[in-house]
Order: sequence, then C-alpha cells, then structure tokens
Amino acid sequence: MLLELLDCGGINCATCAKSSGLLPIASDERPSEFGMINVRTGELQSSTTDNHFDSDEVDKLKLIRLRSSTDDSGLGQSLLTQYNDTNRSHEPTNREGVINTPSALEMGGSCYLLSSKASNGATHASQPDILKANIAAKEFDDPHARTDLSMTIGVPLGKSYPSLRDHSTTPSLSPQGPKSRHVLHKPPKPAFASGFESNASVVSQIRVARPPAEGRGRNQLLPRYWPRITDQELQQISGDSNSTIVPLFEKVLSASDAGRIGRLVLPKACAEAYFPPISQPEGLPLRIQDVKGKEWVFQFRFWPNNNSRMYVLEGVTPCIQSMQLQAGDTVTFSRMDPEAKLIMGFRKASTSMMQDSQLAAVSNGNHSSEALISGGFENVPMISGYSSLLHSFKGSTDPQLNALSKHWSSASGDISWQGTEKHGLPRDAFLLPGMSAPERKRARNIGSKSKRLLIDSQDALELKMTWEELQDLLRPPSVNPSIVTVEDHEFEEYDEPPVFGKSSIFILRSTGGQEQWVQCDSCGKWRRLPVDVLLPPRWTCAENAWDQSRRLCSAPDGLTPRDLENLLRLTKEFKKRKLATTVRPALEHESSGLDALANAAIVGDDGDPGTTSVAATTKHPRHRPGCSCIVCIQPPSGKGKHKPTCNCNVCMTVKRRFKTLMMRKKKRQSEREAEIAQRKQLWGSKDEIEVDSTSAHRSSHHNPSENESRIGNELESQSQTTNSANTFAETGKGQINLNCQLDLNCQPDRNEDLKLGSSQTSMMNLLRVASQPLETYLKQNGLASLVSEQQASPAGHVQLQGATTDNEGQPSEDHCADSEIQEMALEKDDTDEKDSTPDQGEGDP
DNA sequence: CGCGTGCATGGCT
DNA sequence: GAGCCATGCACGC
Repeated sequence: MLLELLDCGGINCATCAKSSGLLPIASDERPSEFGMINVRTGELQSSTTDNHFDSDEVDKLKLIRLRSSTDDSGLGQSLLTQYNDTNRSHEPTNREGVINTPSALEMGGSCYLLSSKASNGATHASQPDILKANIAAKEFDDPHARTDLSMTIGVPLGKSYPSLRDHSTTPSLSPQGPKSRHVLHKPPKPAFASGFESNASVVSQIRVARPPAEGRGRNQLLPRYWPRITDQELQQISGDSNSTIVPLFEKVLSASDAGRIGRLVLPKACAEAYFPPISQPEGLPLRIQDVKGKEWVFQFRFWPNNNSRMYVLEGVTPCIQSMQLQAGDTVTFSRMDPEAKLIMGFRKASTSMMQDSQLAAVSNGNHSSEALISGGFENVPMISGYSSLLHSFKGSTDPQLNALSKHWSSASGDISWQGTEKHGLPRDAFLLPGMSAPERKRARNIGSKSKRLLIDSQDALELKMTWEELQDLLRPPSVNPSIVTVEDHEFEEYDEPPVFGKSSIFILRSTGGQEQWVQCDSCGKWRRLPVDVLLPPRWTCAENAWDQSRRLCSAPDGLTPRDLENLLRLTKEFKKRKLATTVRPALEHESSGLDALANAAIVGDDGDPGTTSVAATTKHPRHRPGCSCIVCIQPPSGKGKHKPTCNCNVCMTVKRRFKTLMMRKKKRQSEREAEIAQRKQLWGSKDEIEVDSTSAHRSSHHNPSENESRIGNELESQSQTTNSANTFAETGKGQINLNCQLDLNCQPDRNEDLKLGSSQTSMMNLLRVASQPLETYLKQNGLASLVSEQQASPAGHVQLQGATTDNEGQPSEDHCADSEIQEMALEKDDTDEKDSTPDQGEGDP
C-alpha cells in the first residue's frame, strides 16, 4: 500500500508534527535515522529534504522510547500517548547524553521516537517522498494488528544525531584530553540540521512488524514475535525464484537462549503455530537452515509446565555461535515455500560494533560447517552497524547474498503473507534424525523489560565499557573547542556535535609495527590502514588511499578468515578480561589468562623474549597522535636503548622517583637516628641499631624478624622468574618494589605500596640500598635491563623479570594488552594455535 | 566438580 | 488471574 505524506507543509518539523499528529520516529537500529509517522492514521511517512529542523529546534530534541509494540492500543494511539507523555516530561530517555548510542538504544525496546517541542518556524519539508509501506491503516483499527514501526533513512549517524540534552555542565566521556576535561556540545548549529539529508534508501529501510503468516493460533501471537522485515530488505529481495520466503516469527534472544545451555525457548504460540506438532516431550529433530545455507538440526521439544508446555530448541549453541549472536540479538524464523524449509535468520542488536549483520534471508548454497563457523565470514559481507542492508546487498559481490534474494518473493512489501498454509505442507521437510552439537558459552544480559533482564553490576560495567569504547569512536569536531573551566574541571565545548567514527581494530605486530584494520562498509572486507587514521562513520574500500591495490571491493580481503576469527575472539576475550580487571581492581594477584596472553605476547613466537619486548606496546589505541600521556610518549619498542645518561622523559621520571625514594628514606633514617639518640639519652642505650621501622600507621602484620629474613633473600627473590612475583606483589613488604616504582603508568596506589613496602624495610638495608648508585641497584635487582638492555621496552611497562606474571589487575596494562592480544590473534596462526588461547590461559595457575 | 537434563518457580503480561 | 516464559536448580552422570 502506498502511503501519501500529508501535506501540512511542515510535517517534517516537530512543531508541525505536533499539530499535524506527525511524529518523527527513529529506528531502534539506526538512531540517527529519521522518519515520520502519523499518529492519527498510523501512516508511515518521511521526507527527503534537508533542514528539517533549525538549530533552536534541534536543541530541544528529545529521545523518547516507545513502550513497545505490544501496547494494547494501536500504534497510533501508542505513539500519541508517548508523545504526550514526553511532552509532559522533558526528561530524555537517554540520560547519558551527548550522543545517543546504540547501546542506549539497545537497552530499551524496539522503537524510538524523536520529538521536539520547538515552537518556532522550522524549515519545512519541501516535497516529501511518498513511501511504500506495508502498513494498512486498517491494521490500526484492529487492536491485535498493531504494527511496530521503525523507519530508517540513510543518514550517517554522527552527522545527524543531535545533542540529546542541554548543553549544561554535565560532562560526557571524552576520548581525549585529561581526565578532568570533558566534552560539551553547544546546541547544534545548522551544520547539524543539514545532516538530516536522507536518500533514496528511505523506502527500503522501513522496518515493519508484520502480522505473521498463517498458522495455528496466529491470532494469539504476540506482536513482539512478529517478524520485522525492513521494506528495504523487501525491496532488495527481488527474485525470480520459485521459492517464497514466508517470515514466521522472531524472537529476541534472552540470556538463557544465548547462554551455554544451548536451549532456545520458543514462544509457545509460535512453536505450535509454525513448527511440527509434537506430542512427546522428547519432540523431534528439526532441520533449520541458516542464512548462509548451512543446515542445522535442533531438537524441537517441550517440557510439561503448569498444565502447559514450554517449547525449546535444543542444541542451538553452535548455530548461535556461528552467527555470533548474543542476548539481545534477534533470531528470525521463516519458511521457504514450497519446500517448507525452515529458515533461521538473525538480526544483531545495534551495539555490536564489530560486526553487525542483518540478514533475514537464506541462500540455497551449501557451506561446509567449517566454512560457516570459522571461515564463513569470508564470503559474507559484514555489514557495519550503521550501514544499511541496502548497501550491503547493493555493494555485495557475494553470490551468496545474491542468491539470497532469489528466495524472496516479495518486493515493495508485497510479500506473500498468505503464503502457503503450513499445515498443508509436508512437515517432514524439517525433520531429520537428531544429532548433538558442542557448545560454547556466551551470555549477556540485555536491557530490561523485566526484572530478570536488569543488568547486574557486571553487565553494567560491560555497558560502561561499551560506552568507553564508544568514546573511541567519537570523532571530535574539526573546530577547536573552547575550554571552559567549571569547578576545576575543564570542559571542551564544541560548536558542533561529535560524530561517530567507525570502529576498527588495532594490531601490534611482534616486529613493533602497528596496524589498524577496518572493515569496508560496502563489501565487508578488512583493510589495513595506518594506525593514526581517524575513520569516518562510514568507510569503504574506495577511501583506501593507503593501499592502492585494495581500493576496490573486489580486492581480496586483507585478513584471512582465520585471522579475523582470532581477532574477534581475542578482542572479545580481552574485553571480558578488561571487564574483570575493572571488577577486581588492583588487588588481583593470581595470574590470569591475560597474563598468559601477555606473557605469550612477551615471549613472542620464536620464544625469544628479546625480540618482542615486555611492553611491546607504546601507544595504545585509545590515544591518538599528539597525545602526551605517559604511555604515548614512550619510545617505540625496540627503538634504541636508554643509556645511563639518557634524559628522556621516562628515564628522568625513573631517576626522579628513585631519588625521591632515596631522599625519603634518608630523611626517615635521620629521623630514626635522632629518635634513637634521644632514646639512648633517656633510657641508656639498649636498643639495637636494627630499628623496627614500624610506626603507628604501618602495617600491623609487620614482623621485624620476618623482615630480616626476607631482606636477606631480597635479591634472590627478586631475580626469580617464578610466581614469587605474586608474593612480591601481595606482601608489598620487606622489599622495595621497583616494579611499582617503575611502572610509570601513574598508579598512585602503587606509590602508596611503595611507601608501605619501603617503610617496612630494614633500615640497614635501606641504608645500603640508598647508598648505591641507581644503576647498581637496578642491576642487583634484576633490573639491569632498565639500564642497559631495557630499551627494547618502553619504560612505562618495564617490569621486573620476576614480575612478568604479576598481574595485579594492572589497569595500566589494559591499553597495551589490547594490542598484545590482537597481535597474538594474528600471529597465532603462525604458531599453529599452540596453546595460548585465552580460554586455556585462563585456567593456568 | 562440571555439565546436561528435566523440570519448578516466580515475575511479568 | 491465567498463562507465558526466563531462569533457577536438583539430580544424575
């Protein structure tokens, strides 16, 4: 059905939207993208004109989330209600702020709304498009026929998305600058408004929840299970095939579904409507084909449950893994007629920056299992989270995807909903003898519609991490900010909103070389770029100015599927570990999988610790050229040695701290001596020279005799390359932990440790140590590398030899570990996947 | 102890 | 209030 845009002359501005009942609506997946819906009629509309909003208006934009598509009222009413509610409360849903991120959107629900309370004359649309939509107005008359609308228009996210809150002093996270500096954004100027350009992909990106195909109990299916297929998909799916794809239902994966148990709970009504009837709890093996043509067999069964049934698909883990799905992602079930073959598609939640495929169709190709799981992505364009399916299909040279379209019979929403009545089809088409499948674990909670879905602290942290990751993607406006200081916090205030850059992967080679890998938004292939390249939100091979041979999408992928798999996996592992590190801050002593990774990276493939330095990392991905933090100013690994006379920042810092330490000790020593002398005067001298350095504020478990013995073994213990480092870190006493001292990544608490440790050290020993030249001390303590051979290592990560397994949570290493992990990912193949996988490393003591 | 299975429970619609 | 379903959990291997 064609919906004509109402001619109100101003429907594209929210002012008019209010008066005309039109609301701009943004997609759940494409928050920046913009459309309109007529809340009175439910008609879906949009415009392709620029300057929908003027600056003042934009400033008042709020993000509003629709409750869900399951409102009891029709969508129009729902929208209207939400709109009114929103007008009463100006609290933006997105409290985080400056930019509404996919994360935030993911947390909510299915449909988002942008509205505005602008009251001035906004620039109106000139001539709106007429959209094709698969919505019949009459559906809104039917309370059971609600349509979950979301519209996407191909607008680059960062370009168009407004500041969602007032430009108050509330800081946002900043990827750059000092910690106390925050980024603010002034009200978007017309530069923003002009971002509302839309394009020809308007039509095909409308995502519509469609009433399900015929089936038993179709009317009872909750709308949230209705398959949502974008009009874009439908339009793109042209086909001369005899096959017809009939979307059946879809389900957002719960943590349980995506978890290790491998059981996907099926909505009862859907299972009974579209899957073969089963009478025994054991059920039947069900053959389901995925989007890449791979056939899976799941056990379709049920459990008796309160006089009812609970249907599940068992053994879905491999499939879910292969699709890289997790909780919050959506799986779709369709039927290919006339074969009556069950098809399982998926739609990723939008936060998956790494790869966000959105495929709902299937090919008839036959991929091997291995190709699917490990190498399957070689041939499947990985559609960036912000690139459209349209683009992906258009740009794809993949015969698989082309094949996909053949099976879709509908264009412009004319899908055959009536389709073939399933029950008239041979159900055996799905059936197969059962088979088992291995599992891997993965589970993550998602946003909350219920208590169970509330993110716990872990997940909140993960969300936080996601936010932090997002910061990496923020591209500051080109114009220099004005700096405003508010309560000792510096804020960078920009006239323009930031934009999202495209995510990429940074890799550190054992040779010291750093690379950045980015995925083409068009073909999905990975290209290598210099590390300092800032990526725009969308990037294609054509923009590859650094490698002429790979400026075309037809050029082979720069990453082998294996590389990619390793990278993605290890990146995820790293993320997990980073999270764990955050949860268990600096007091973590056991050697973790991260240690194993780091150590493996340290050792390098050839096992020569020298070639790949301890801290082969210099500039971590978060930092950009020009960053002057301690990490980034370190000399690159392997570049030159630090001479004793070196005056570089790192060496100076080391020396300065050492001197400070020694001065402090000497001062204490003199104080002690004075005190001792005083005591002798008072009580006649009975005290020994050996002084308990304990003072009121010192560790209560200090034991002088123990100290002595420890000190006696100090050099020996420090030169060990075993887990004594753990003890070393744990006790923090009896030894001067230069590891802390030398870790220049500015961990104040480590300095505290240092004080504590040193204060508990025998005075004699202190005297002895303090009297030594720095170089002597370092050498005696196994730190000769710092003086002479170090040098392959940036001092920020110089570690005691015996401390290479000392993790301590090491937030300071996180940045580096990232690269190290990724380095490993690429070099793992070279080592023939020996034993350094994170999982294996995790269990290592 | 870890894992898979078969429910059982209880929050939510 | 009934039913759904996400998840917990006991039990057995």
